[in-house]
Order: sequence, then C-alpha cells, then structure tokens
Amino acid sequence: MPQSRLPKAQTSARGGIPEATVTRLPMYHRALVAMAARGVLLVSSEELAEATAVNSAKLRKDLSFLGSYGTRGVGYDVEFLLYQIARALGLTQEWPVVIVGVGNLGHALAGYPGFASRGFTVVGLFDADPRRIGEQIVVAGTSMTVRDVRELHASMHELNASIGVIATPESGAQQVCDLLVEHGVTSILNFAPVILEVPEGVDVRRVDLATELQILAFHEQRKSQLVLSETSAS
Amino acid sequence: MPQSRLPKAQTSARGGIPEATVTRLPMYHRALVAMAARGVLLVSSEELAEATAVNSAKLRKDLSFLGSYGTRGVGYDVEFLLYQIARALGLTQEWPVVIVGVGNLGHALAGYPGFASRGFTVVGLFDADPRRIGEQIVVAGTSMTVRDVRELHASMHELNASIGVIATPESGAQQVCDLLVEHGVTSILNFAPVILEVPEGVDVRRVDLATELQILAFHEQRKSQLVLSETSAS
DNA sequence: TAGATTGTTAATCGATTAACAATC
DNA sequence: TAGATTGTTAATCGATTAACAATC
Repeated sequence: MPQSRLPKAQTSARGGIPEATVTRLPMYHRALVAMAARGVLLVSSEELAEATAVNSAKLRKDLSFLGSYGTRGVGYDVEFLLYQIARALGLTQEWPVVIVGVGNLGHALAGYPGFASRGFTVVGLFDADPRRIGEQIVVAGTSMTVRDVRELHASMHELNASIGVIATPESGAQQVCDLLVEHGVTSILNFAPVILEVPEGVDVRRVDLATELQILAFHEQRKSQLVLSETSAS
Repeated sequence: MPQSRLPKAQTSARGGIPEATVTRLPMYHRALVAMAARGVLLVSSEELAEATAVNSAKLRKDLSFLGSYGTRGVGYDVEFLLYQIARALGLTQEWPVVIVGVGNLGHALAGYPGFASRGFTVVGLFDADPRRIGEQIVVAGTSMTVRDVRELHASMHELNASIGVIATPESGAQQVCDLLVEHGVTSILNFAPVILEVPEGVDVRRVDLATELQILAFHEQRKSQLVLSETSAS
C-alpha cells in the first residue's frame, strides 16, 4: 500500500467559492439584469441556464455556493438573486479604477458603458505619449483629462485605486505595473502581451487578443482536417 | 457495489490535445519568439516554465502532447520547438479575418501588430454607422476602407474568411453573427456582451472586459475582508 | 561515467453532471 | 395531493503536479 504524499490543505473548501464558479457569476449577473429589465420576476435554473449556455445542474451548484436563495417547486426571485450575486461579486461597492495607456484600446475601455453600471469608476487616465497627454476623454458622461504617466507617482495617493488597467504597448507594461503595485494597486487587468512580474498577493488577469484568435485558429484547423480525413475515408 | 453509469466516450484521448493545453500554447509560442529574438538557441523546461509562469511538469506534459521534441539532459531547440508549436496551433497557414464593428475597440484590433505576425490577415472591415463607413484604416501597413455592413452579404464569398471578429455594440451582435455564419464563418471572436446563438460546429470565444474586472473585484473584496477579519482577530 | 533534463507515471485535486430526495 | 423545481449527493471526468525512470 503506497502511502505517499500528504493531501493538500483544501484551499477551496474553507468557505470560499470555487474559481470556476466565480468566472461564471458575471454571466449570470448579466443575464439576470437583462431579465429584470424585461420585467421578469421569477426564473428557474433551467431558464437561466439556457440564457447563459450552461448546464442547469452546474448553475444550481454554482448558486448553492452563495447560499440557498431559490424556492423548490418555484424557482428564483430575479431581483433577489441579482442582488445576492452582485453582493458576492463585490458589485455593491465602488471600485476606483486607473487606466494606463490611452490608445485605441484604452479609449474603448474608458468609454465602455458596462463599467460604470457595475460600480467601476475611472478615476485616472495616464499615458506616456506627449500627443495624448492633455486630451479630454468623456468617461461616464463627464470629461477627463489624460495625464502624464510621470504624474502617476504623485497622484496615486489621492486616487486611492486598488484596481489598475494596463493598456500600454508591451515595452512599458512592466514598469507601469511596478509603479501601480508600489502605490497600493493589488488587482491588475493587463492587455499588454507580457507576463507581468508581481509580488505575492497581487492578482493579474491578462487578456490577449492574439491568444484568443490563436485558440480559434487551432480549432478551425482541426475542423478542416476532420473534413479532409472524412473525404479521403469515403 | 453500485454498478451505475457507463464511462464517457473518452473524447480527449483520441489523439487530441487537451483544451487546457491549447490555451497555454500561445503563451509558450510568444515566450519562444522572444527568446529566439534574443538569440537563445536552447531552452530547458524549467526556463520556459519560469518565463510563462507555469509549473515545469505541466509544461513538459503540454509539450509531450505535440510529440517528443526535446532532448533529455539537454533541453529544447528553441527554433524547432517554436515551429512545432506554431504548426500545432495552425500559425503556419494564413487566416483571413473579417472584423465587424470599427469603433475604438475595432480600431485597436485592426491595428494590432500581433495579428499579422501570426498569420492573421484582416481582409474586411465593416460597420453600420454611416459616419464610419468609408473611413480609411491602416492595417498591417496598408490602408483599408471601412465598408457598409450591408455589403457583407455580397462580399463574403470573395473574402473567403472562416474567422470573424464581432466588435459591435450588444444590439447588433446576433444579427452580424447570423450573417457571418451564413457565409461560412465557423469561428467567431465576440467582444459584444451577449451569448451568441450559433449552430453546431461553430466555435465562439467571448471576451468581456467587464467580466474580467468583476472577477478581479471579487478577489479584491475577498482580500480586504481577509484584512478585516485578521484585524478583528488580533 | 557523472550530471542534467526530458517524458511518463500515478496520485491528487477540482470541476462537471446525472440523478434524486427534499420540499414548495 | 400532484406537479414542479431546488439543493445535494455521488460518480466521473479532466487537469495538475511530484516524483522518477529513461536517456542524452
């Protein structure tokens, strides 16, 4: 009987919500917002699952991590469930966000209507390009000025943001990241194609447009190979 | 002995590459491109793992799905491994891509240098906004004209794209999707905050900027709660 | 040979899902 | 009560990882 390796410390079971569940909560949230807007009062796990393209058993399991918010034989109260998900996600509080890099992507992010409606407030826009510094950008209805990234150091204290978005080119990303972390940012959304080095405790999520296309291309290739092999087999 | 449910059809083992591995291959590819550019000839799994922030055992396992391309006691030939990964991902062939929706995000995508270098060629830019139609955009060094999305139907045949990018607002996304699918697009990268309905066999990857921020906010909230509970415990 | 590093094994972990008891 | 739907169980699956034999 090979009695080897000790079991891990059960990190997820200590009352936490599994990471896979967390990534789906925003989908449920969005679908419920749409339903609430249509005046839907009650929803079953089957209906919500279909709206989010998720298995209904998985959906019920996901929701059960938040608590017991449904009624057997009836379903879920849309508004109530919406609130519970928003609370779990932290959308019931304000999140000041700093955006560094205001090219096309940064513009798109700054102007994205989906931010403000979820508690994210853009409190600072920075860039290194002198042609962009001083530019006025309309964020959530009010005009903001793009500031020199060299002012980041001095202004981070008053901005008090714990979330930062990096939309710079590859070259400046790590430097910007260090600066943000130095000033108390502990969550970073990174659009630059670099693996950022951050100290323990800082979360980074990377969104890479090229990576997404490459994954699609992989499956696309597989599909065409499938067609070829089926053709030659007949 | 409850002898229940039959085992599944082992879909992943039929020579395919696991999905989790596929999502990491672009990272390895990028890191290897950077190494090759620096003139590095040889790399160990340990080094490549560190550059991509991945466990080295996982890395070796990932690479083993492609074949046996390393040398024990030595490491991997950078150029050779690069080629093998590119081939597996389908980056050794041309991928014509159509972009629909040329707002800030569409602009950022069209101008992204990381596309052309990986075999993705933007062959069409479409928008519904009359103010944008006719605009010239520089894509990979050459100027392209933004066309009316109503011309999509007529021009898809000559464009011959199997990959489409949807960067429209939420409202137009499903309609655009249907149009693309109707004309042979079988892989879609969707930036609109909607779950697209597609027929069997069409792959959709959704990138949602708000979702990413929400996931960060969740963890950020958890971090601050941790600090609070530690404070009250002391 | 001695040292290094791959490729693979096997254990563990986390996520998915069908099924169903609980209960409205 | 009869019908409906949740919340949970338990089985299965896929992904991760330490360890190490194979081998350069």
